[in-house]
Amino acid sequence: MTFSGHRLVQFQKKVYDYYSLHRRKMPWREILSPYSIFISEVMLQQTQVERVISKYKVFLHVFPSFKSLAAAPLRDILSLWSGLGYNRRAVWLHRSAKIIVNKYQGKLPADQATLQMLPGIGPHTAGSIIAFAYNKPVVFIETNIRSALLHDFYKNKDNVHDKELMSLIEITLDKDNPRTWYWALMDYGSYIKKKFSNPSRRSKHHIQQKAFHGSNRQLRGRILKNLLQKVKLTKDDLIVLCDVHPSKLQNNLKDLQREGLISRDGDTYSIPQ
DNA sequence: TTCCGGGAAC
DNA sequence: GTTCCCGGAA
Repeated sequence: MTFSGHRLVQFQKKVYDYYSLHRRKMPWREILSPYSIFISEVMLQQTQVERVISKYKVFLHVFPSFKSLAAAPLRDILSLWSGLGYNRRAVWLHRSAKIIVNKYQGKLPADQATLQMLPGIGPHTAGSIIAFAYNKPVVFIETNIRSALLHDFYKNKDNVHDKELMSLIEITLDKDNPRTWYWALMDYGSYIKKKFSNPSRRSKHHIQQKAFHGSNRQLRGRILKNLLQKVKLTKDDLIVLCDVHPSKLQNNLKDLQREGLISRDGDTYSIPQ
């Protein structure tokens, strides 16, 4: 699909007009250090802004640098992560901090391809970090951007592929002010999602979440929560505390261990380091 | 009580 | 293609 230059310019104006009146204030828009941007973008993966804000503030206060984060016990990081969900991200974040300290002298690399080699950093997050921390005109997509473009350029289309949207992002990007442009575009997209039925449902990549109740995700969260409270627990303790069948618990303990979220010592489990 | 939303790794 | 969380809304 192609669009006229006029249409693209109109869209830019619309987005900037919206932003000048309704820009959202967020703590990670106040401190623009590579570290603080990095933390915020990882927290914002699969997690809504409202839920991230308070966690972000505490996290940055306790761990103000890659160095302090790299040196921290995983237990402390997971404690602050509690409530954000997808705890694997905290493990990957810890590993990334160690790599940045040991391999890059504590200085976050400023190019997208290198960032993507870090655990837990994929193309979207790498792009957003480069745009917001370094104000470089990279092309990236995330849910608010997707919603904005689907609403304005693909009104009655279903199954729109990100590839198509990426080229639109590239030609609408304000290359002189990428950071401000992406802030504006994301604020506009967030508004569109609230005002209309989420346009991202018409994305080819939209997926419907399976039930949480009774899921492994729920059980994993319970296991971690209990281990964070009690230092260490046996499998029998966990069967009672998590109210779960032994075989299901066993499978999840094995997975959590493989992913580095818990460790086993004889018949007791704990948070590593 | 169920539904909903959001990136990366495997 | 499938698996990771959590809490607010419906």
